[in-house]
Amino acid sequence: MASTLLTPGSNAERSRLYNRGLVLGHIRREGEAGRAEIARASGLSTQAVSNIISDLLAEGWVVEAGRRLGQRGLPAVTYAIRAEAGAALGVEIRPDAVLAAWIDMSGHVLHGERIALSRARPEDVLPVLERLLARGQGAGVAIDALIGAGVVMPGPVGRTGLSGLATELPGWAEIDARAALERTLGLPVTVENDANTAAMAERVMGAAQGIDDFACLYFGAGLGLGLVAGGAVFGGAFGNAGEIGHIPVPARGGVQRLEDLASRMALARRLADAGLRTETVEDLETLHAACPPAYADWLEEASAALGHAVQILENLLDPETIVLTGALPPVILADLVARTPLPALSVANRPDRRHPRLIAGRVGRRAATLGAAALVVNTALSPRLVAPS
Amino acid sequence: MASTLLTPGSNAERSRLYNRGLVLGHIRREGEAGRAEIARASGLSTQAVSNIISDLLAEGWVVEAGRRLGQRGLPAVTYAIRAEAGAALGVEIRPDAVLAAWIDMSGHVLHGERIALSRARPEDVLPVLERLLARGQGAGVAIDALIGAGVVMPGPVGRTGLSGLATELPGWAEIDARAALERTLGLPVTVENDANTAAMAERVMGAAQGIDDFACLYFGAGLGLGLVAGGAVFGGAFGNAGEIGHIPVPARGGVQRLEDLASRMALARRLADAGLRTETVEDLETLHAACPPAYADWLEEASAALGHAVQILENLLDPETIVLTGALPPVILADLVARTPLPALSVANRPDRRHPRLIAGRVGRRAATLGAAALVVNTALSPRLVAPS
DNA sequence: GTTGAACCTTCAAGTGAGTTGAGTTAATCG
DNA sequence: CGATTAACTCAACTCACTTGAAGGTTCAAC
Repeated sequence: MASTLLTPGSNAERSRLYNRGLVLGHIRREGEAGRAEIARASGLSTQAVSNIISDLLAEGWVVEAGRRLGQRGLPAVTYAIRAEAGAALGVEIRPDAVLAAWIDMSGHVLHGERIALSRARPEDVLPVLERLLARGQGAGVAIDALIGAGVVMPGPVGRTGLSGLATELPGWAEIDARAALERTLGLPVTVENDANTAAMAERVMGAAQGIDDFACLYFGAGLGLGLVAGGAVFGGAFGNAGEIGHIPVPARGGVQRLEDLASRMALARRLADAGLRTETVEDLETLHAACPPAYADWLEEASAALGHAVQILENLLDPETIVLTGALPPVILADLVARTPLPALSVANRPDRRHPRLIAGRVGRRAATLGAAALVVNTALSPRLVAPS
Repeated sequence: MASTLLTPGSNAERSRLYNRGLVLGHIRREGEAGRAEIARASGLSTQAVSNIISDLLAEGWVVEAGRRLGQRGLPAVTYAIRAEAGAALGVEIRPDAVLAAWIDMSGHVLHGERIALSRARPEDVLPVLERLLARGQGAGVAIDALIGAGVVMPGPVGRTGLSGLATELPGWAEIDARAALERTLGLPVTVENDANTAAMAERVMGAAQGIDDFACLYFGAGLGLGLVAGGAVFGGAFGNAGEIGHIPVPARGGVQRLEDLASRMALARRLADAGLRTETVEDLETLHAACPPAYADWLEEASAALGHAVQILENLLDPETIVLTGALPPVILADLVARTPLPALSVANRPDRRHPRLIAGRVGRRAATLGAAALVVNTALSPRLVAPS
């Protein structure tokens, strides 16, 4: 479907774009790199890389970072991504609020905003976005530095822009969300689900830096799965991959949905059953320190369920690592990582691993919003032959 | 890892190669196509496509197929893949035998061979492959028409050629299998596992023709998963994706490995427990017609387990369809497809599907061997920017 | 039946990007 | 200090795609 609509044919111009992405991607991966080194890694001639670098320098995408001494021969001048070369906007649209974050090309957070909503219909949200843009500008984010925006919305979004699919936000299923957002923001927009953007956040500025193939379990309302393959988001055939919350796992002699066991809602329900009221993430954190029996039971049950999920993910996808991230306090994520049993029966159980099989995310609670921005940065600094759809 | 070793940089030569693949891929997908049509689909200029086609014609890769009348204007000359343009060899190395199949570029089977082995160490197998090549030639497959070979081996093969990993075939873990096979066969070799090649067989000449994103459940000794994403095999980070047999599924109040429920061995064991001896696939087929209680029980249990697998695959990967294939009689595959409950709680449960959610494969028992050859054809007729590793 | 619009295809000139090979500069090693 | 090694640059070259004009062929409208 997608391939017939795009124009994947290669010509000089697209080759150039692709090679630019290759150069930028290499520099980002390595932190800094010299021309000759990039040429060797990419298979391009040094001359070609040299030309590209001088363009990137002139356009302000990279800066001289230093010289590589210690070897024989003329010391290589190394280059690094210029953090201020551009900025990306991440927007998360929830039923009750719009969150926004601005980051620079190196993944540093420039600014954050939150505007409460009473309704989240398109006609309510779009004007709010304009206000957000203005606020960002007020906080010092140059509007012409913005190279794009990532938008997180709940519900199956689909890559096709087809309307008619059920969405949890009212009114959005009937319109072409991406086009409307692009018009309002005046920026190229990518729409993704929370788990996928969270994965990108971990890749660009969190625990999965430099990892090209991994899976990300995201604690939002339920439990989502973000898949990164070859350094890019993997969306499946229709862009709806990653609904891991729905899969059946064995529990207490029966079968339950994974997200009925391992999710913030599951925890909150467990605690409520025990008469413990938790409203905010802070409540969950405070209670974790005390660790009443209901909490301990949930940790037990959730980590057992996560163990099943890990076994499934590893055997199906063979990722380099699995990251636990999302709207749970870091202590709890770390606790879950520690408790989750790593199945012996797994292709991931090999001696020569570069990363632990399961790790805790590092971007914190705003993973989805930050990831929406990270998605844009990741795309800008990666080679791609076809335009994003 | 892989990306730093390959040379993904784009230049005129690689652009050409990529665009050739694009043209060939379009023609294969459509059956036949005209120059202008391909130009529109690929975003290339008609002139560029014209040049590529005339090269392909001169080299014998495509032939004139007809003219598209009925529209206004000069009728387009259409071209089709020339089946005899090349041939691919598929080899399956088992502990007790080597199977081989030759196919042409349109996926027609040219010839098949089977040579029994007493041992399957490299020094036993490699000479047998030379004999196979000779036999193929004797049966009319021109040796210089061969464009490559795909090889299926049991056990985690890994894409890296790293030795030291456990293999089910003795002696193969210690050597660089691909290099040894390339030396012996004198052909570019791709090594894959059975489930992935079976998926390719279904894509090139079976039930998944024209489908770019799907999953394939393969009944071999156990149960394997072949993943096709964007028209190519998806191997995961380390090339070992697809070990679905190991995942836990709920069954009879407990947890069991999927392949202890849904696999040929599971069926054979069930029947053996009931005093029914089954040695060959034919036995299984005969017995299916009679359908004794043990058989019915297994069908029940296996399809329930497959239902779980379907739910997991759909929610995790959102494929266009799932194909059931492998070394079970077609009747049984069809029966399993019919019995397997399709979970309502799935992102795949959408109204606008182009394909059924679960379908039976069509390449039959030799799926893995044929798929090894199909892998080569698929690669030759698809655009790719980086060389296969 | 004639005219014209629509469409495919080719020719020839032009452009952009990567490659090649020689030459320059600057560290390190002996 | 000179030889060696390595990064980098200059200029000429090549390759593949694009552009624009021209030539053909079919269908449809008048």
